[in-house]
Amino acid sequence: MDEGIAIAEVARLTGLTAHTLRYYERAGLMLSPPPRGVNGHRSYTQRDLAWVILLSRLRATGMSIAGMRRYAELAGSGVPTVRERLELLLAHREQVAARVEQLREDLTLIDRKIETYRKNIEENHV
Amino acid sequence: MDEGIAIAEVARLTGLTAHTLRYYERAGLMLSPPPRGVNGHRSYTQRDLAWVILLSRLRATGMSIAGMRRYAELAGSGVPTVRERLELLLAHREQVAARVEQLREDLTLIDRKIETYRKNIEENHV
DNA sequence: ATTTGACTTAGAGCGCACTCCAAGGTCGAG
DNA sequence: CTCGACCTTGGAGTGCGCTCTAAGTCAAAT
Repeated sequence: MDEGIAIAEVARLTGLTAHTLRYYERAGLMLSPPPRGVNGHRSYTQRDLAWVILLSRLRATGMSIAGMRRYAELAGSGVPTVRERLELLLAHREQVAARVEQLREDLTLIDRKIETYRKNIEENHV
Repeated sequence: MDEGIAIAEVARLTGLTAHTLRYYERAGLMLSPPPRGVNGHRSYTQRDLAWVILLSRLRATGMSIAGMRRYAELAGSGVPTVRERLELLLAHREQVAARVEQLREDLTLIDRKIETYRKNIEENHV
């Protein structure tokens, strides 16, 4: 049942490209390199897939490659680093929350601008 | 009363650097190049400042330099382009809104991860 | 038997948005 | 009169995160 997931499938499931997946691996973002099939092809486990999905979400929220590498190194060192990982995620969480807040503010500014354009057009149509 | 704003002051007020302000100007993002003082120094008007602030918000929400240039070109062409500008801003607004939504989802995922770490730590302390 | 297509590698290249450099001009304070 | 602060320019350099190339392997399909 579980004979590993091909790189193209992982790409499809995560929205990353196969190129990017290899790059992440080289960059030290995997907990361990995915196992290889007989032909030398990567054969991702479910755990690998879950990890890559998490990586993709951290990346999407603006964590740098270096930040993810740090996180991966901690996660690869097992239980003793749980507290550090927690702190890393908490710090990141705050950054993301701040960014969301900033974007919401900027959004209302854009909406005001849109509103003035709407009024402007209306006037010119009277 | 109004003798123009120095580039360093505009930088301070917008959070951009003087380097970036010159770069934006070269990149064609200004409605018109800011006037120069007797010594050849840029002397931004209030209108320039307001425009740069808007640029900084568009940039902060992910609009590319090319997108801002397009917007600046339209805005520099006066009234006839109001509708196009409106459409450009509406499209951008949707992108930003979508990104906020995505970030909020990712945030809850991060929060779940944080929660599992918290539980994990608690267990190891019993 | 050959062709197709997915995969492998090391390493080069790219696009974006800055960011800085070198060399020089202008100004007011000490 | 010199110093230091601030500005000017064209152009080069940087950092990030991919993104792609070239050359090769292998398995299945025609």
